[in-house]
Amino acid sequence: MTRGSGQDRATIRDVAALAGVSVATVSRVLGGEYPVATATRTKVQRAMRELDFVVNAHARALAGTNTKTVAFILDDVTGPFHALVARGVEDQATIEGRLCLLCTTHGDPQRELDVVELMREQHADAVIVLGGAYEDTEHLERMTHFAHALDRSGSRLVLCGRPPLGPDIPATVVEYDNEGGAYAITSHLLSAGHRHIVFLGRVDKLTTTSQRLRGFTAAHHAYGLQPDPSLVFDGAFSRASGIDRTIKLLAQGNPFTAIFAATDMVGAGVIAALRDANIRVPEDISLVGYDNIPLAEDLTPGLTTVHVPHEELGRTAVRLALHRDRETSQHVVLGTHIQVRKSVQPIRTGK
Amino acid sequence: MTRGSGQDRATIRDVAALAGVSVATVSRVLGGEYPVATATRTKVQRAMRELDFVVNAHARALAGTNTKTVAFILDDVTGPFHALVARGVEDQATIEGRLCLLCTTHGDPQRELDVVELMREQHADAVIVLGGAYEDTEHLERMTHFAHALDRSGSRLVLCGRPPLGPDIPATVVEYDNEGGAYAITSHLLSAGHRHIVFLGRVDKLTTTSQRLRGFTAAHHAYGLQPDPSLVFDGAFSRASGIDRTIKLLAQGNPFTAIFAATDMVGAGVIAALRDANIRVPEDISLVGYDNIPLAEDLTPGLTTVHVPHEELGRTAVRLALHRDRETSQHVVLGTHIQVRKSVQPIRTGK
DNA sequence: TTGAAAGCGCTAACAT
DNA sequence: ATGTTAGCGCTTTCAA
Repeated sequence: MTRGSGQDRATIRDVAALAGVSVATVSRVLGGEYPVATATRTKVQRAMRELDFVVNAHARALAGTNTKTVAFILDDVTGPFHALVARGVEDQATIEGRLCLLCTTHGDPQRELDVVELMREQHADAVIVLGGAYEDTEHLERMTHFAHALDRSGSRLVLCGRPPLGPDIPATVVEYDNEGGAYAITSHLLSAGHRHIVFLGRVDKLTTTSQRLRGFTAAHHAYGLQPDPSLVFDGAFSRASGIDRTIKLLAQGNPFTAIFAATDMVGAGVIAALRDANIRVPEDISLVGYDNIPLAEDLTPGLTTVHVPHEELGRTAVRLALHRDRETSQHVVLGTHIQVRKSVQPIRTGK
Repeated sequence: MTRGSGQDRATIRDVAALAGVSVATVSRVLGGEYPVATATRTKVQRAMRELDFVVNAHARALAGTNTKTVAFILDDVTGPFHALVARGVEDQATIEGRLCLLCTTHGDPQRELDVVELMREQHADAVIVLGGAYEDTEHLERMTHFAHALDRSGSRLVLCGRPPLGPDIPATVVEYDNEGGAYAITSHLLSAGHRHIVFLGRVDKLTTTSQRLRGFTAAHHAYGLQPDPSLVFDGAFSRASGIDRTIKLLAQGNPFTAIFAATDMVGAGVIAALRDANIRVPEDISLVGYDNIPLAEDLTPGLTTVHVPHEELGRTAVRLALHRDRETSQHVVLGTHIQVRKSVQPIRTGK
């Protein structure tokens, strides 16, 4: 026996031979749609079991039309936000009888494009891209190209958590009310009397931040206020960045009473850095996050944040994409809402 | 134009025609291994670009031998432990030029079996199963069957974070020193003077707990002690379970000074429940966890726990499986070590 | 209800 | 260096 090179897979032909029927018949019992005499079906199934037969998904995909797979592209499985959406995608895909192809970009726009291209080869029934989009014309153009290419080949591009590419682009879009959530939680801070609020975000070309910053700004306007530009900090969406920016913020010395961390992960870093600096939350400084990942509950104090319907985002993405015929809309915006915990305290006069 | 049914994919034949060469030549430039005249290659590549050609991975898999995919089966992407290992798998798979097929079992042993079977259809180069195994004879037998079946068809079963199936079973095994970690951290507690230590685990047929419990017990023995059976609690590996068991534990009234939470997630629940009960960690009760997930650092107090090399576990799994020829061993055990934080305090006499 | 046969898009001999 | 051709394992007309 030549080592490792065992080509032992039973094929449909082996099954047909053993069962004494034609390959077409075997294919029919495999498909299950076409009528086959009960006796024949039994014979075939016994033969399949006997040979430990397993269909070849590739042969099937090649001969048939769809592949029963859904491709999913995200930054990093390790990010709680993405993991939660991934669970929604995976669960719904399972319900729909699909397997999940998973690919990671580590936040690299170029890799995102490469990966979509890679997924095209796989002929997945849908290609779901998760997370904020890069506000870059070329990137957008290339995505648009993919949307058309996928559409032409019977697949579907799904934008999950990012805005549509344009009015006539064949793509499914599942967003959440990102700006609305930011507006709401900023108002929450404002109504508690806070007037000097720090925004710790990622002031780069990412739709996620743009929208959150827009909500932040709009809420200020609603109160007849302007956000203080010296209080808007750039940084990554990570705990480490939260720590780092907080240290810088403290060193800068500008007065503030509350911090809006653009994500809960950033918020976790802020809490850690504040604790190191012996600053109490919420007694000295109020803090809010965004995303409502499970960690928010375990922080001390519990983090007041914006809840995003993660799993529903994922589930909706695959459901919409897979049922383009019977779904009325291919663009939905899911709601967000504040989750109040313990990290915010009203400003007290005379403190 | 018939809606949605556009069959527009350019094939290798279209490219060949446009470039004025044979399909074999196109296939060769696609593969990149075989010598092709530079001029020809250029012509072909231009044609490919012009037609927006993308290879069909299924046709390729059918005609060629390997599929350039790795299958990965885990409980739940949302669990930090699993997510971290998943990142290792995904990263290494990318390095090795493989795509990842992802499937979730939600802790259901039957589904695990079903999913492996499903992955067989995909002809992945490796099928990686993550997490503790169910100590059930039939389950083991069926896994063994899969190991052989995958091996016969040129694929490979990889057990990641679970013990080998047996001496002559063709499977790759990547474990971590589970018992050793439990032994070490229990000793840590013991050496701090704790003599009544609660074990909050999952006393069911899962290798992960068995091993941790074994290390817990062995450490006691090393101190000439016996673990108190009334202090060993059963429960799930979740935050909720940690809360629940802690409440029961407190109600039971048996004295104890420390808690060994079988996972950090359980530990997070313990901390929450203890805080609700106005019991301080570590002043009143010491606590340790297991896994060293990122959350451990964000808990208050920081959780002393056992570090598991998550990502390396994942990376090693795909590396070993993909290079069975050049890898010397197909069974490795990665080390674990204690990560000390703030949740343990020595027993003080006279307190 | 079943069978025969023509591909699906590609790779890999085997020729040239 | 390039072309011809025979499959890979399956689905799906078209006949019977």
